[in-house]
This record gives sequence, C-alpha cells and structure tokens, in this order.
Amino acid sequence: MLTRTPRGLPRKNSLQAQGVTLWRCIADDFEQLILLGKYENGERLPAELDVAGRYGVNRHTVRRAMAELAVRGLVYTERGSGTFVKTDKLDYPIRRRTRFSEIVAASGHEAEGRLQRHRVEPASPEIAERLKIEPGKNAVRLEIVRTADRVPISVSTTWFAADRFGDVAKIFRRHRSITRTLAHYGISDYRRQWTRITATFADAVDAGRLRLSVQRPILVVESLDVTSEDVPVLTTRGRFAADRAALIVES
Amino acid sequence: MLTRTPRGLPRKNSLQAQGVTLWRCIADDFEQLILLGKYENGERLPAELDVAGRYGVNRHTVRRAMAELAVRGLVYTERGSGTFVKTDKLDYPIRRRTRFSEIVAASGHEAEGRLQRHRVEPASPEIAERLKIEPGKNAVRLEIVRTADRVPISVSTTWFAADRFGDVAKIFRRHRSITRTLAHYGISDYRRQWTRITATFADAVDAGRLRLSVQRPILVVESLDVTSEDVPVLTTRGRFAADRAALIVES
DNA sequence: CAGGATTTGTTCGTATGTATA
DNA sequence: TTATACATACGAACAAATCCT
Repeated sequence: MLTRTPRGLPRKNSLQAQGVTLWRCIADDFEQLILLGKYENGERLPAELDVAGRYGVNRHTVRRAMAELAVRGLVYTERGSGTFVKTDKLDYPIRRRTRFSEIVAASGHEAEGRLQRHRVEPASPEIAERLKIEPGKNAVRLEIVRTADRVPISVSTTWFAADRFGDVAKIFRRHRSITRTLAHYGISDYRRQWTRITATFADAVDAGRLRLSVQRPILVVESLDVTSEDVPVLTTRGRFAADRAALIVES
Repeated sequence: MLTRTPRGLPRKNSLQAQGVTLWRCIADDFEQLILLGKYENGERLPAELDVAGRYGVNRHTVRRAMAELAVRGLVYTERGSGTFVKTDKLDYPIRRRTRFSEIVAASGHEAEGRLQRHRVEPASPEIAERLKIEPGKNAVRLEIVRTADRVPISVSTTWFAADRFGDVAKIFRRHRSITRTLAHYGISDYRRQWTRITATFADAVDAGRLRLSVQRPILVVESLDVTSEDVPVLTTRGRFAADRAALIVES
C-alpha cells in the first residue's frame, strides 16, 4: 500500500520515485509481478475494485494503470469478465533455414505476407557490400508486412540485386512467399548466413504498419541469405514487434 | 539557449526538467541527436566553445556533458581536434560457446564482470523447469554487471541450483568469470543450449546499473547453459543496452 | 615547412545549492 | 539548527595537440 500525505499526494517511498504518478506506480507493480511470473499467462488479475482497495486509491486510478498495461501489451480486458495476462509471444527461431511461413505454420497459426511497396533504387554501400554488387548499381527493395492470424508480427525491407531479380516484386505478389519466389528464379534452396539483432523504438510508419503504439520496443533483425553455393541472394532489415515475438537461437 | 537567474542558477524551461542539472540536459540533448542520426558515426561535434555559446553556459559545463557522453560510450575526444561520435555497437555473437570475456577480448576491449548482489531464494516454476530441479527448492541468484572498457554492456541475473552451487557467489567474486567459477566446480566445459531474445525498455534499476537513460531500448536475452552431458548448469536473464551491443547469429 | 588559428586539457579561484551528520 | 562535505556552475588563464593557410 502506498502512503499518502493528508492532501492526497503520493509520498516518496522505496518503491515510488519522486514525481511518479500513482497509476504508473500501480502499473509498474503489476508489470513486475507479471514479468516475475507471479501471474501466469491467461490468469485473471484481481478485480479493479479489489486492487483499488488494496492500494487505497480510486477505481479510476486502477483503470488508468490497466490501460497502461494494455498499451504495453501485457494484458487485455474483457468487459464483464476481467483483465487477463497476455504474455505469450510467437517464438521465432533463427536457424540456417529461416522461413516465416513455416515457422508460423509450425506453431499453429495462419501466416500471411503482404507486399506493401516496392522500388528500384541505387544500392547503398552497405547493401551493395552485402549483396556483392557494385555500389550504385540498382537494387530492388520490397516492403513486406507479415502477420500471424492477422496480427502483424514484422515489417521487413528486403533488397535483391536488380540485374538478376528485376521483376521480383511482381513474382512475390503472385506467390506471397520468398521461398516460392526464389523457386521461380530456379533457386530451390537458400540459407541464412548471418543475423544481426538489435533494438529500438517503433517510428510512426512502422508503428502504423504493425498496428502498434509508437515508442513500443522493436527488434531490428538484419540478415543475409545466400544460395547453397554461398552466393548472396537477398538481404533484409526486419522490424519485429517485441511485444509479439521472441527470437530463439538454438545451438 | 537556457535562461539563467542573476545568481547563476539554472531556471526551468521547456528543455530542462525540474532539478535536472545543466550538463545533463546538454548531454541528453546530444544523446538524442546522435541516436536520431543527426550526427553520423565519426562526425565531429561542434567545438566546446560553440556549444557553450549556443546554450549560454560556461565551457566547463559543456565539458561535463561531453564527459557524460563519453561515459555512455557515445563519443570520444581528441585533444586539439574535437569530439567525435562513436556509435558502432559491440558485436556479441550467440554461439554454442558464448563467453562474455572472450567475446569482448576478441574485439579488442577490456572485459569486466562485477557481482552486484546475490541471494538464495526458492526457484520459481520457470527457473526450476530450466534447471531441472523441483519447484520451490533453493536457487542462488547472482546479479552481474558486465562492462567493456568500463562501458556497461549488460546486467545479468543468473540462477544456479543451490544444492550443488551453494557458495557460487563467493567463488564468482574471487574469479570474476563464469567460466573460471564453473572450472572451480570441476566443470571444464559448458555450452549454450538455447537463447531467447526479446526487447523492452530500461527500468530505473537497470538504467542506473547500465548508466543509461531510462526508457532506452533493452535486449532481453534469456538462456540456458548445460554441461557437455546436457545437464543444466545455469540459466540467465540478461539485459543488454541495445544502443551499445548487437547480437550476432551466424549459421 | 612555418606560424597563426583552432580546439581540447588542466589548474587555479569564486560562489551557490543540496545532502548529511 | 549548525557544520561539513559534495556537486554544480561560472570565469580566467595557460598548456598542448592539431589543423590550415
């Protein structure tokens, strides 16, 4: 329970930093409890009035805290039923054979990849080096949004060398799968050579595409895929909603 | 430019929160600019006197801000030349043999691991399952901060089964390395079985330990290490400053 | 190469606000 | 309340390294 001054202002204590609002304290408390596993996935949180009583605050304050947790992707509420913990994420293994559709299908969900935009542009030095083409030569750039059960999981920007894959956008739109698109070019197998993972925030564009609030954490996954003869085929910069997916490395 | 009272005290303004020091405001400003890419890697920042003039502060104050940015690992200074942006990240490969000290040493930096706190506690269901011990049996929990060239890279919470590794904290404090600590227990080799990567924000505690501003992105790396006979040895929840490290998966 | 301009590093000194015993 | 220590901030001067004409 939080101690409060006679005027109702929160007083400093060990858990509560100066200037932090009550609802944020409550939200942070529950986030800790959820992340520490005190509440399991799918479990119902105590009723709003219960929580309000325990903290000695108004029910509206608890509702504000729960709204914050919903924004953080940790809970969802069902009217008349309660607020439930939602912490399961799609496990996304990073392997030699990394195929979005196979991964999602294997975990029992329905995968979809939609080409949003595409463009032919001169390759940046970075992209040229990865694809082993000369800097300034053309590359085809695809922007793909991937969903599992219609929930957006990632947006990816993928580059191909334009001289070999000039009409890759058209082919992809027909097949809706990188694997089948490459098969069309006679590449029956390809493998992930390296993957580089870091994290940032969602910018406005990505947040919109991922149906995510801005400033939510994003896993940035850069990667290079090559043929079985180690010839670079495509390189990708994927942005995964960290609230909805976890990357798994087995070794 | 910051307005100041006649007595030389900083006055509140839009950029400056209450009770925040001048040098911290300037440091945070530049951190934002750097992280937003307004200054590229290797680019020179304006001269100290320039910045001092623009903010209307003494050169010492700017120097204090730059020192902070250097501590955060975002810039370095060269006498007579200037202050330069340094945003390349430490490449942290995730492999079967994943050893912090070896990784950092291989990239030419000085690694250090400091045990901050430790505790014996009943294992949560999650931890018990990973370590293959019975839920509720004791586990030793270590909180370790790891640095490269004294720049904090990660904070890790590591659990060991207490029955076998009861005094692991003492041993670790002596050896300052997980590898050497396990050697003390007769475990000459161990390997990473799986790694699970997701992302969030730094909370106040982690931000403090990582000398990072709060709300910066954090890579959350959970993992299990086993002996060569696949016996679980330790499990870890690491929080990496995403601004300072990128995880690499080669396959 | 010379030499002046620029830029960071260092050391004095002064004053004020904050935290602690 | 007082005394002490510490952090913040400003000012001036000079040293040392680098850059540029």
